[in-house]
Amino acid sequence: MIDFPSIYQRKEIEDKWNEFWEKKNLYHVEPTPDKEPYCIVIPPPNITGSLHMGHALDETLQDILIRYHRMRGYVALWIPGCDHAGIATQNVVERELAKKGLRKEDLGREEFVKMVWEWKEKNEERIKEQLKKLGASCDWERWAFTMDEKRARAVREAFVRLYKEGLIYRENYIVNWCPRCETALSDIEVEYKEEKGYLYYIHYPIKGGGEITVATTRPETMLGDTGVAVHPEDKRYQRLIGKTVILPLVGREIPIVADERVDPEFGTGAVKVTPAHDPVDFLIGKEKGLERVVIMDKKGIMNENAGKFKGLDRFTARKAIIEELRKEGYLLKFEEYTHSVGHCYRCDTIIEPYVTPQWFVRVKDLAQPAIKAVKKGRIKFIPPRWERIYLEWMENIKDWCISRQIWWGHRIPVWKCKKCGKDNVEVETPQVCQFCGSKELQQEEDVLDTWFSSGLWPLSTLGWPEETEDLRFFYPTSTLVTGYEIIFFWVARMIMFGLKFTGKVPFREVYIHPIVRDSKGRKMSKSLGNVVDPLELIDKYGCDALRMALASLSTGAGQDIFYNEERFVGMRNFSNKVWNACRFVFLNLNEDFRTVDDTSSLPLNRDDRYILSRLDNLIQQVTENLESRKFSESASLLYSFFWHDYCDWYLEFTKERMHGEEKKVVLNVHLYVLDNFLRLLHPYMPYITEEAWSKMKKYLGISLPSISLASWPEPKGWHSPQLEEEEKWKFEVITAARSLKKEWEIPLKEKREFYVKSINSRQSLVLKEEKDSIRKMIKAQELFIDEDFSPSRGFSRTITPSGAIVFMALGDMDIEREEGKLKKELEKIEERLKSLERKLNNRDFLEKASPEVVGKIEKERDACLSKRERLLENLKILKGESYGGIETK
RNA sequence: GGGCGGUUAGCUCAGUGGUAGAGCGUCUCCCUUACAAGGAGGAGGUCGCAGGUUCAAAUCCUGCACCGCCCA
Repeated sequence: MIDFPSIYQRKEIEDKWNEFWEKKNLYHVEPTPDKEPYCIVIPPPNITGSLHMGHALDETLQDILIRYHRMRGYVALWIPGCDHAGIATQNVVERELAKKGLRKEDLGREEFVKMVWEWKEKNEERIKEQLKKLGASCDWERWAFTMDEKRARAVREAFVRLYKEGLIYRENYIVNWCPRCETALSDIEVEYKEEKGYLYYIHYPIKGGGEITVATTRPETMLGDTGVAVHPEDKRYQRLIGKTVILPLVGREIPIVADERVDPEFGTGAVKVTPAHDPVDFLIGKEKGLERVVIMDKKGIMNENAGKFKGLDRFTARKAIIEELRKEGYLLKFEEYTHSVGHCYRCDTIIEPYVTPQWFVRVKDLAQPAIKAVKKGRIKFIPPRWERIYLEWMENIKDWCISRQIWWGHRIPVWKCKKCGKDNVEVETPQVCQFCGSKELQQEEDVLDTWFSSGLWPLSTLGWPEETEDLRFFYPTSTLVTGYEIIFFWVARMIMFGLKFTGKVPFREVYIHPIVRDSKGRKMSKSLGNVVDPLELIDKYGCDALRMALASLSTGAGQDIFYNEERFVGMRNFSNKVWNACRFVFLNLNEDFRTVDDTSSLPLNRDDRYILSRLDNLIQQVTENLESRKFSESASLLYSFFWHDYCDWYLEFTKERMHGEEKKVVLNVHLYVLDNFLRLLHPYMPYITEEAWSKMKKYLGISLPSISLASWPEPKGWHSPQLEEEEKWKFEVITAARSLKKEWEIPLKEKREFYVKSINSRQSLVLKEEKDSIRKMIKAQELFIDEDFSPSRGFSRTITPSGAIVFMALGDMDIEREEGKLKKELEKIEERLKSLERKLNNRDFLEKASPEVVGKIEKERDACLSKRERLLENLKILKGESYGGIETK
C-alpha cells in the first residue's frame, strides 16, 4: 500500500476530516418523529476566552456521548454556542480601549456596545474553530449566542413573565458591589479569601459619661455608623442599651441597640453598625430603624458624607482615619486578625457592600419544584454525590440579584414613564405608556446578569418561547455535561427556569466532571501562568490522543484531575499502535479483496474464535460502561483489548498464517475485528478511526461516507469463556517457554527442545492442536505434549498458572540454581495453599460464604495441591540428578 | 465552624466485600519486513494511622492525622 506511512500523520488527517465533516454538514439533524432524540446543549464557552483544558474535557465527553448515541440510531443533536459573559467581556474590551488611552464613557454606550459586538464576531469565530479542532460533532447550523435575537427574545419573555407573576421585584438593597467594575454582583459571584488584616479597637464616648469599645476590621466605615449594637443577653452591656453614643471624628449621636446577630465572642462584644456598608448591619439597621449614611461613591471613593476624608479611596481613607483616631485618643489598640474578604470573581477587586436600587428574583418559589424534581429522580446527577450539594444549596437559597450596572448584556425590558412614573414591563419596546399614554418612556439602564440568559439556554436554543418542532422533539434534552463549579451558577438556574416555563425538567441527567488542575493541584489561571492550551497538546500528540487521555482520566472518583503530560504521550503511542496494526492488515491486502458476509462460515481456528470471543465481550462491556457513563472504564477496555488481546497475541499468531492458504480466513477475521473495534473506538478517537475505516470500507463492502454514521456494534454470540480459558493455556506455555530461555540467557532465536507436561487430557488435546503455532512463537526445535512426561536429566522447568509444567532441554545446567527456582515457585504455591485451606477449614466460611465462592476456593485449592505435587516430584528428580542422576524414563 | 473529596508500586492514577491493577519509569535481552512512539522477560505495594463490623475489608462503620476544595 502506498498511502500508509509507518508513523501516523495525525495533523494532515485531522485537517482533512475536519474539512470533510463540515463540508458534508454531517451532524445537522431535524426532528424525526419516528426516532428517539438524544440532545445535548453545550455549556456555552465565554466569548472572551479561548478554550482551555476544562473545555477540552467537557467537549470530549459530550462528543463521546453524541457520537455514541448517533451510532446507536438516535437523532443525536449537539447544539453549540457561546455565552456573552457580560462583565468579563466588557472588562476585556475596556482594557483594549485603555491601551488607546480611552474610557468607555468617551465613546458612549451605543458606540461602546457596537465595538463589543465587533469584537464578539471575531472571537466567536475563533472559538468555533477551536471547537472544531477538538473534533466536536456539533450541529453547526444551530450555533447560538446568548445575546442573539432569538435568545434575546427568550430573555425578555422570561423576564416579563416572572415580573408579572411578582417573582421579580426592584428594591433599594445592600448588594455586593465591585468598585472597579462599578456593578452589583450576585452572592455567588463573590469569592471569599482568607486575608491577614487588623482588628481595631475604638473607644466610642457615651453621652453623659463613660465609653464603649467596639472592634472592627474596617474602621473607615465608622464615618457611616448610625448605631452601636450588643447582644441582648450580654451582661456586660445590658445597662448601656438605649444610651446614646457620640461618634468620634463625626460627632453624630447614635443609639446603642441590642441585636441577637451580634456575636458576644467577637472583639469586645460591641460592634459598630453601618447599615449602608455591611450586609448584617443593613438588616440590623432596617429592623431598628437606623439611618443609612452612604460614605462612598460607586468607585469606592469617600464622598461628602466623609467630611474631610472626601476624595480618598477606601484604603487610603482607612489609614487616614486610623491615624486621626490615634491622634484624638480614640484608638485603644489593634491586633493582627485573619478574616474572610470578598473579591469580585471577574476582576478580583475587594467587594464593597453597597446600597443601591437593584432587581431581584424571588427564588424560593422557583426553587421548590427544582428541589422536588431532583429528589424524585426526574433529574439524575452523575456521580450521585453532587445531588446533595445541589439540594443543600437550593434549600438555603437567597434572592438572586439579577441587575448589573454595565453596558454589555440584555437590557432590562422595563420602561419608566417620565410622566406618571410607572414601570412598563414589556417583551416588545412599548411606544406609549400603558398607564397614561405618554410617549416619554425611558428604558432601564441596567442589564441582566449573564446567568439569567444562560439559565434559559436549553429552552432558548430550541426556540422557546415559540412552540417549535425542535422544542417538542428535543426538549427535555438528554444529558448535561459540566464541571462542578457551575452547579449553582448554571445548572440550578436552568432547572428552575425549565420547570417554571415548561413544567418540564431541562435535562434528564447531569454528568459532573472534574476540574483540570496543574500538576501541583492549583487551578489553572492566566495570572499563575500555568494554563495548558489544549491546542498545543493537539499539535504535539494529536486530538485523538488528547481526547482518549482526558476520557480515561474522567473516573468520577475524585474531584479533580491533576495535569500530567505522560498520559498524552501514552495515548499518542496508542494512536500509533492502532495505525500500525491497520497498516499490517493493509500491507497484506489485495485491491480486489472482499470480506465474506458471514464470518462464521469460514474455517476458523482457535485463535480466530478467541479474538472474536474477546471482541464480543468488548462490545458488551464498552456498551454497558458507556450507558452508565463510565468513560474511563470503557477507554481502558478498548486500550487493553487492542494492545494486548489483538496486537500482542492475535496479530502475532496470524503472521505465519498470512503466507499460506489460511490468508483469506485471517484477513476476514482481521477486517471483521478492526471494523467493529474502530466503531467502538470512534467516539473517543474520531480522526484515526475515520481515516482507517475509510480506507477499509471498500473491502467490507460498505459505502457510508463516514464511520460516524455507521451502526454501533453488537455481540454476535462469539463469546465463550471456555474457549478463552483454553486459549490461555497456549499463552501460558508460550510465556513460560520464553521465560525459560530468558532465564538461562538463551537468545529467543536459538532453537531448543521443549516438553509440556499437561494437566489433563483436554489440555493435551488443545496444546497438541496448537503445537505448530506455539512452536513458531517460541522458536522451538521440537515441542512434545505429554500428560505423563517425566524428564531425564538436563531440563529446566517452570510451572504455568494452570499447572502445566514446561521443560526446556538445556544440557549442562546449574542444578542448584534450578532447585532454588523450583523451591521459590513451591513456596509461593504453598503460601497460597495455606490461606485457601485456612478458609476451607473454617466452618463459618463454609456456612456463610456463598456456594459460588466456596466452590471457587475449593477448585483453586485442588489446583494448588496438584501443582505442589508436581513441583515436589520435580524437585525429587532434580536431587537425583545432582547425585549423579537416575534415568527416570 | 459545617460539609465534600483525597491518602493504593519510584511517579500519575484505576479499583465499593472474595488471590492488589494499569500507564509511565526502572532492570535484562532484541533494530524478528505493522509499530523502537516497538517487541520479549523481570523486579517493585503490610492499600495514611488506630479501632470496629464480617467467615472474609483497599473496599463497610467510627475516630485520628495530613493534603485539597466548597459553604458560612
